[in-house]
Amino acid sequence: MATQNNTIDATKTSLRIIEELKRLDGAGVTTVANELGIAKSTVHNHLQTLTEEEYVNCEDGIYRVGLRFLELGEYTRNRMDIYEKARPEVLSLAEETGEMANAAVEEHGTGVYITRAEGTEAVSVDTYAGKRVKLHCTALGKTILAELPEQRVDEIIETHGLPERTENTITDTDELKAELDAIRDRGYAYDREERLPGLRCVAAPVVAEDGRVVAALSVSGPTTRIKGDLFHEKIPELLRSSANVIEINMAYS
Amino acid sequence: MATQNNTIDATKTSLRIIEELKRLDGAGVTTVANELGIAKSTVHNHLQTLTEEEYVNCEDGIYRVGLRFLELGEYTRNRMDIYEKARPEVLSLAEETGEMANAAVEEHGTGVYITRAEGTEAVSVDTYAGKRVKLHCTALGKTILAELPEQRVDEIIETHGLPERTENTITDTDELKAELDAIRDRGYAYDREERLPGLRCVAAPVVAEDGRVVAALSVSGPTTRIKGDLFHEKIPELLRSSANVIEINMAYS
DNA sequence: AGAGTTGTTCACCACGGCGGAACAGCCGTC
DNA sequence: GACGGCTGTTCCGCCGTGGTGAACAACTCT
Repeated sequence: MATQNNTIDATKTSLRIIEELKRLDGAGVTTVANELGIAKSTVHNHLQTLTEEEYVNCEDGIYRVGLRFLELGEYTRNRMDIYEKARPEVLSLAEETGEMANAAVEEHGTGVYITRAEGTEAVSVDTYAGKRVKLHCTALGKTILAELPEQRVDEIIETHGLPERTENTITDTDELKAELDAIRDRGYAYDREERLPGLRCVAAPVVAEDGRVVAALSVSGPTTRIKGDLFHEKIPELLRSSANVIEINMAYS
Repeated sequence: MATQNNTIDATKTSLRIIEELKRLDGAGVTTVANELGIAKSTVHNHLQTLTEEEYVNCEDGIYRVGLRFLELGEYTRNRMDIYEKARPEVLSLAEETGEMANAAVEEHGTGVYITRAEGTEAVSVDTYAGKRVKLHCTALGKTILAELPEQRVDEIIETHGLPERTENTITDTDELKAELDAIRDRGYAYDREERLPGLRCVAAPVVAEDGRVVAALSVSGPTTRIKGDLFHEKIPELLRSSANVIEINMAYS
C-alpha cells in the first residue's frame, strides 16, 4: 500500500472501507477486514471514526454507508450550473422520445451521470445519478472524448484502458480514434450495444463558448425499438436541439 | 485534536477538509489551511490524496468536492426502500397542494431530507435532498421525535441542544416535551416559523409495523398562504393519508 | 524586476495508525 | 447450561507515517 508520494494512507483505507461497504451493501467488521485483507482492529477503528463523524451508520453490528454522502453529492451537483440547465432538457427528451434520457459530465477521465429521466416506455437500466461509467463504451462518453484534446484522450486511454464490456465494445485505440473522428464530423455518437447487450444509445455533446465540452446528453433504449429513422434522424436531431438550448442558456447567464 | 478513543485522526482531518471545501464552495490550499488552522503541507497532502482517489477535483488551483459523493449518496438512497415508497407520495402531495413537499429520515439524531418535490406555487427554500436539519425546529423533525422513545429524545437533546433559529423556535426541553405529547395525540406536527421566518410547515410520521418511525412527510409554504382550513384540516389529512399509503406499502413487500 | 501571493517539496520527529493477541458478548448445538 | 464458534471490542508495543515549518518554485500583480 506504500506509495512514493506524500499521500495519506489512513485516508485511503478509510475510503476503501467505505467503497467496500457500498459493494457489500453493508457488512460487519470482520467481513470487511477479510475482504480487504487488513486487520480487524484497523477496520474497527476506521469504522468507529466514520460512524462518529456520521458518514457511516451502524445498526445491529452491520455498518452501512450513510446519507452524509448524499448531502455532499447533492450539494455539489446543485452548485453545477450545467445541472440546472440540463435537467429540463433531459426531462423533455424523455417525454418526447418515451425512452430514458441522461446527462453526464466527465470527471477524472470517467463519465458521471448527473441526471436522468424515464419516458413512459423507458426500460430501467443500471444507471443512476452519480453512476460512473467508462467513456469508451458509451455514446455519452464517446461524444465527450470526441470533443477533448487528443492529448487528453491519450491520457485517459492510458490510465483507464479500453476494457471489453460486450462483443461490440471498441477495444482498439486506432479504431476508437477513427470512431471519434466520425463522431466529431457527425455531431453525435452511437452506442450499438457496446456497454450492455440489447441497449442502444445516441448522444450529443454540450460545448461551451470556449470550445470545452461541459456535458453530454443521451437517449437510450432497447435495440428492438431504437432503430431506423428514429435512430438515425429523429433522436439525433432532438439531442442536437436540446444541446443547443443548453449551450445558449449557459452563454447568457 | 487528540481524542481518548482509538479514532483515526487522519481520516477526521480529511473529512474536515472536505466539509470546509463544501462550506467555501471550493478553495485553495492556503485558504483551507488558514480556515482550519492546520499546516499548508498537511492540507496539501490530504487534498492530493483525495484528488487521486477522485473524491475531490482540482481546477486552476481551486479544489472542489467531486461527484464521487453523489455516487455513494444516490446509491445508498436508492437502496432505502422507504425512498422508493415515499417518492410517489411526495410527488402527489406537491401536486395536490401546489406547495413544497418533503420526506425526511432521522440519522445520528438529525433530520435528513431524502426527497422533495415542488408544486406549481412552491416557494424555493434552502432544502435539498441530503440536507441535514436539527430535529427540534422543524415539523418533520418534531413528528419524528414524537415517535422516538423518550430516552432517545433525551440523548438527542443532550448532544444537539435546542439552538434558536427564529424567535418561535422551541428552546426549552419541557416545552418541547409538551409539544411532542401534543403531536403524538394529534398525529401530525406544525412548524410555525420555527426554523425560517415566514415559512410554515405541517408534517406526519411514517411508522413501521413494529412501531419504529422510519420517516416523516411534510408540506411547507409561506405563512401567508398556509393558513385556516388548509393549515388545520386539509394538509394534515393529505399527509396522514399519504403516510398511510406508505405504511401499507412497506408492510406488504 | 520586485514584493506579494500562491502551491509544492523536503526532511525531521513524535505520535498515532497498524496489527496480533487477548478479551468480551452473543448465538446456537449437542 | 457449559461448550464451541462466531461476532465486535480492547489492549499494547513497535514501526511507519502523518503532521509540521521552513525552504523552494511558480505565478500574479504593481
